[in-house]
Amino acid sequence: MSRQETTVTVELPDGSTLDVPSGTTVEGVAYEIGPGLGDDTVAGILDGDLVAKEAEVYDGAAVEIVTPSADEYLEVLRHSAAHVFAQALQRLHPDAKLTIGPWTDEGFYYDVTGVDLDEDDLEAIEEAAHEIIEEDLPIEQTKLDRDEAVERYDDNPFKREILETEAAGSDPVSFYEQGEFSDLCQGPHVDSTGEIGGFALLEISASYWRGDEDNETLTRVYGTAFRTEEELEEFLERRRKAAERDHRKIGREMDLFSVPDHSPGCAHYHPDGMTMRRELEEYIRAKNDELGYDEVWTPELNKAGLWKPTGHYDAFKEEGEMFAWDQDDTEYGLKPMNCANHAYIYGDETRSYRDLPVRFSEFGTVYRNEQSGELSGLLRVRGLTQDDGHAFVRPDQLEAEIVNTLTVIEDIYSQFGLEVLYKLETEGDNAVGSDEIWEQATDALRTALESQGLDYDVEDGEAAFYGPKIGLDARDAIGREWTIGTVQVDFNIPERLDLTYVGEDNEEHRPVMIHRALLGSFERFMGVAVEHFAGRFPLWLAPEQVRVLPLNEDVFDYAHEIADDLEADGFRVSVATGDDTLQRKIRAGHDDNLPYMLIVGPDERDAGTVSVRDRNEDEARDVGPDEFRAHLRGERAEKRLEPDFLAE
RNA sequence: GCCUGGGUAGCUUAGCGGUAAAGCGCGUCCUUGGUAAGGACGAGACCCCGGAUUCAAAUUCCGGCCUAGGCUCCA
Repeated sequence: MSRQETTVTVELPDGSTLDVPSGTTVEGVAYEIGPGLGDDTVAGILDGDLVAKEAEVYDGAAVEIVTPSADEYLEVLRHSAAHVFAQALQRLHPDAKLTIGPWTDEGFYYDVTGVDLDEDDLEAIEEAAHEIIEEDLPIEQTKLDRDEAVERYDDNPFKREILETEAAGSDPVSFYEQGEFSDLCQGPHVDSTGEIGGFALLEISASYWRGDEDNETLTRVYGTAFRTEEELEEFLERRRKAAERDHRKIGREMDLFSVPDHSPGCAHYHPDGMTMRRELEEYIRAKNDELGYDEVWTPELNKAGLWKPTGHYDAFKEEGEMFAWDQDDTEYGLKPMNCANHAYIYGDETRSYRDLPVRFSEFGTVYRNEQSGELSGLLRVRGLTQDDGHAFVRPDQLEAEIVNTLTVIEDIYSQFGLEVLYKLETEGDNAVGSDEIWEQATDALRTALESQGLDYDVEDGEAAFYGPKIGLDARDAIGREWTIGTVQVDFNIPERLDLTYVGEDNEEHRPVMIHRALLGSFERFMGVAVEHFAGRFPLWLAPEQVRVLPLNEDVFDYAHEIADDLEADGFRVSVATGDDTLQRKIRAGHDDNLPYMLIVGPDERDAGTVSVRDRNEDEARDVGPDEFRAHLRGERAEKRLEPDFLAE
């Protein structure tokens, strides 16, 4: 066959096809389409994979050309930025060994070793990187014979490993060069270091080679890059804003909770935080009532034997995640989950098919020995209280029960203005029970999701050990996604604990167990809510809802009258009787994120009004206390997200 | 759990071998105010906990605890 003569046919994004000689590169295809496009080509996408512009297309490939205006361009740019970082690093620290340096959603990182770096070093490296960008060095792909490449990385076992794994099939192997710097790399890259408009190093931390904790520890430097300096500034500004709403910072400032040294991973709720938690509890309790749950309470301290038949003991204890100890020759433990206790209550009497579904709810406090490095404010804790619930249903009731739960979840999340992301998590390595049972349970969840027309992602192997689950995620202010609620179908525990009900046929049957949590845990939900609202809570949740600001001592009595009146209606109100100017009191009220302030002076007292101010509006409005109170009742009852009296 | 930072007044931070600082907050007094910081004075610190070095340690070294960011885990 004559290679020169062969043509290959590729498909373009608009659906048309193009015939090009075999051996044509992505860039070549771009030039075929048009010289302008050819000049602009940065990289290509072949059947969905980002490749260098030098990559050869093949017959039948779907080809996309990546130009500076494409989304993928940013990924390419950041990949090049990683190289610029590496080059800068090696200029300052010639002994540094490179390992891998990919782009990420937010920028890039490069894992390095052979050099001691701390945050202070980043500044100098960043400066060197800016010089490299200034130098506008052309970035070029070069090919090196395999033997030569191996030799070049004589003293770098990491790169050699890459040569033997990722790059095992290629000879020669692909390098990219810019100035004096060269790195083993598949590409793609931008044409020149000068294309990087905005470059910043963000953080320094640690990682393991190949992400395996048994491997060598590497130093990871995070950075980011953008087309322009302005885009970088916007990004950095967004980051600063996100840090401003960190729930740990706001939690301290607003005196909501603390996680003190004496109880790592266990939150202490201060009065205002507990006020919020109580509001959440009452809200969920009402939802549970609507759904037909009966509230129970079960102890945190049990004999460890309780969790052996359910499989929890194996799943938690052996991982060191269960707090358990010997007491008088018997092993006791703190409960890691509530299911075993609820299953016990179910099994404590004979159940008829007429009784099902039997539903138990509990604000159940559980303890898990999470790794110390994992603890983080309220979002990852060792002691948590779940708004837990278990429904024991007949198989024919299963789907309807799941759908009911999903519906109420949608209501609840929208009440907070949170978007729900559904994840179907399937059987993992630690699963107990037969594949058939798992399939049946997974199908039930899938059917329920689809019957409601909900979009969901499938996460294989992420389920709990006893059954598949729907994870209900919310995204927080700094882009982290947290699993909050969950719905899980479990055929295993009923089997293992021999739970039964008496059917119409007078025979014993096996119920199915649904585990579900709506908010997940009060701890995590509080954390997410604080960040979501940035401390500016809706009226119903706000620890202090209204503050009356008297202009001077002459109107203290009137101020207290107004406050007492609202308090009689169950509102949380205070009076600012401190010796501060009005401006000062207003300033303090804003700092405290108060939904409403009522300013009263002699004028208001004489007119029998209050001057209403909220945390959003600059304009105040004088109004009779009754009218304001009536509005407040409505805002609270409907759980509206923002104070809207002045918006009316 | 691992790696690298960090732990100083209620909070945020400065100080980094020689008697412990500032801003905010708190208290008292002056000021009696009109819609986002009036003024003065004052109280408040076993400088995370042990140990070591030193005439002398908040400061240097070792160990521990906690914490931040990652990594690894993860209902």
